[in-house]
Amino acid sequence: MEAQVLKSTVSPVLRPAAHAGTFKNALLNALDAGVIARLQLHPVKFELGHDIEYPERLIENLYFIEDGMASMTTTFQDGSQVEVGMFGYKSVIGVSALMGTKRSLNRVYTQIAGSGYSCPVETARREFALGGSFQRLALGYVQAQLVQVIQLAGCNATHNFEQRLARWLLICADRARCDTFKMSQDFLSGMLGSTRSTMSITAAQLKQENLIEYARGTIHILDKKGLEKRACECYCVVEDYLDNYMQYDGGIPA
Amino acid sequence: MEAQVLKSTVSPVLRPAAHAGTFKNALLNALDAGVIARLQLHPVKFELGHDIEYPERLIENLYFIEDGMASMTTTFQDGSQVEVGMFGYKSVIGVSALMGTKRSLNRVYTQIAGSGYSCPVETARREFALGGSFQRLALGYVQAQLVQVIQLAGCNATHNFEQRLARWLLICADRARCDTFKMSQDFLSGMLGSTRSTMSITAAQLKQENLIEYARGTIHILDKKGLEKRACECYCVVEDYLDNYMQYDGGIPA
DNA sequence: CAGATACTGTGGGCTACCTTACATAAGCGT
DNA sequence: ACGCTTATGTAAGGTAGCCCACAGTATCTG
Repeated sequence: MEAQVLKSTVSPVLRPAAHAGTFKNALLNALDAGVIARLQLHPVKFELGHDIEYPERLIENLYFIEDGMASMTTTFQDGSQVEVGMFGYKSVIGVSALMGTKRSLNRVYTQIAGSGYSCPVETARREFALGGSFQRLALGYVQAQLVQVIQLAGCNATHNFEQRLARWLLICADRARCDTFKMSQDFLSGMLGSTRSTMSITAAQLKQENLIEYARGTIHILDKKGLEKRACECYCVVEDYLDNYMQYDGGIPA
Repeated sequence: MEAQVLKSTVSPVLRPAAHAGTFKNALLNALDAGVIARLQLHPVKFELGHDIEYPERLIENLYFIEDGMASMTTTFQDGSQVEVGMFGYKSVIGVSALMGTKRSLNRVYTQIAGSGYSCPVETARREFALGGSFQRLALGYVQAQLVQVIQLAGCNATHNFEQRLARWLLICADRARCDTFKMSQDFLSGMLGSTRSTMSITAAQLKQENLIEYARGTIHILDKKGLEKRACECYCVVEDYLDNYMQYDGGIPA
C-alpha cells in the first residue's frame, strides 16, 4: 500500500487563489488570497475506502476536505480497528506533519466519498514557518482535534452504546453536511468498539422511534433533535468547540 | 477558584540557565542554555490536589514537571470526572496556550506531589514564535499528547477494567518515576470511569498474585513485568512513543 | 435466472460491570 | 480512649453488552 497521489477530477481551470473566501472548507475559507496562492492547492477526489493516511507511510500532502467524511482509526494488535477521529469540511488532515512527524501514526480513510484539496507537506511547512495566519489556523485546528479526542476518550469510558451511536450519527451528519450515508451496521459497530448484534438491537430502537431509518448499508437520519436527546453531551461539546474556536481563541484573520 | 501563582520553595539561588542539560524534566533538558535563559523559568512546588489548570481559567504559565505527576480530567454535566491524560517529567503542561487557546479547557491537577518550573505564557509564546528548538519541542510534545489521548480513546472503547487498571498503574509509575503512590481505590476507579466495587475486586486479584499491594490509600507496585502482562498493549504503545518521538521526528537539537 | 455474497434480525447463554447496601477496620481529631 | 471519618471487603440482584449461531432477505454476479 504505497503513497498514492489522487487523480484530480475537478477542472484544473479552477484557480484556487481566485476563489479565496469561497471555499467550502472552513479553514481554506479563513485564509486570504496570498496564503491560498502559496499553498499550491490541487483539487482531489476522495473515493470511498481510500486510505488518505496509513501507519508508517510518509505524509506527503495535507488534505482539506470540501465534501465527504474521513475517519481516523487506531489499530490494535489483534487487528481490530476503532475510530478515534472524524474529518469533514471543517478539518485539515495531516497536521501532525507540521508537528514534526514524518510518518503517519494512524489510518485515515474516506468513509463518505467527496472532494477537496491537497497541499504538499513541504509547502505547508514553509507556510507554517512564516508564523502567520496559516500557522495560527493550523495550531488552532490541532487544538480542536485534541479537544475532540479528549472528549471521545471520556465518552468511551462512561457512555453507553446508544448514546455513543447517536453521537456518532450526529457528528457524521455535521462533518459531511449530509443526513444519509452508506455504511453497514457491521462496519459502524466496529468503529464504535462494539458488535453487530448490539448495533442491530440499538439501531432498531432508534428506527422504531422514527429517529433514523436504514436498509442494507444505508443509514438515514430522520430527526436530529430527537437524536440529540439520545446522544450524550459529547456531541454538543465537540461541535460547539469546532464551530466557535476561532472566536474563542482570538479570531482568525480574514 | 482564581489563578494562583505557586509559591516557590526551591532556593532562588538556582540559576536555571546554568543548569541546562541537567534538568530532570526531559524537555528542558533538551533545550540549550540560551533558550533556557530566555524562558524565565521559576521553580515551583506542586502540592497534592492543587489545580494547575482549571476550565475557563486563564492559562498564565506553562509548567515543566520535574517530580510528581498530574492528571488531566474532563468533567461531564453530571459532575463526574474521568482522566484523559497524565503528566510527568517528560511533559509540559499548558501547551494549548501556544496553540492559541487563552483559557484552559480541562482540569489539570497534582496527583503526586512534586516540583518543577513555571514559564510565563507570554514568554513561551515569544520563544515559540522564534521558530527554533523550543517550537519544535513544543510541537513534538503536542503530537505526543495527541498520540496518548488517541490511544486512550481506543483503549476505553475496547479494553476491560483489569487491563486498563494495570495500564494506569504502569503509566503512573513511569510518569512519576516512583512505584508507590497515595491514591484511594475509590478515587482511582473514578479516574478510570468505573466504580469502587469493581476496583476493589480487581485490585484484590492483582494483589493476590503479588503484582501490587495496597492499604488505606497507598498503592505499591511490586512486579512491573507481571503487570505488563495484565495490561493492554496501550501501555507499551504510549510509552514507546513518548520515549522515542524525538528520534522518530528528526531529533531535537541539543 | 441461479448462485453467491452482503446485510440484518434474532435468540440463548454468558460475563463484566453496575447499583445498592451493609460490614469491617484503620487512621484521625479531641 | 472515644467517636468520627475514610478506606476497603463483600454480597445480592440487575443490566448491558459479548459471543455464537442460524435464519431471512436484498443485492450482486455471471
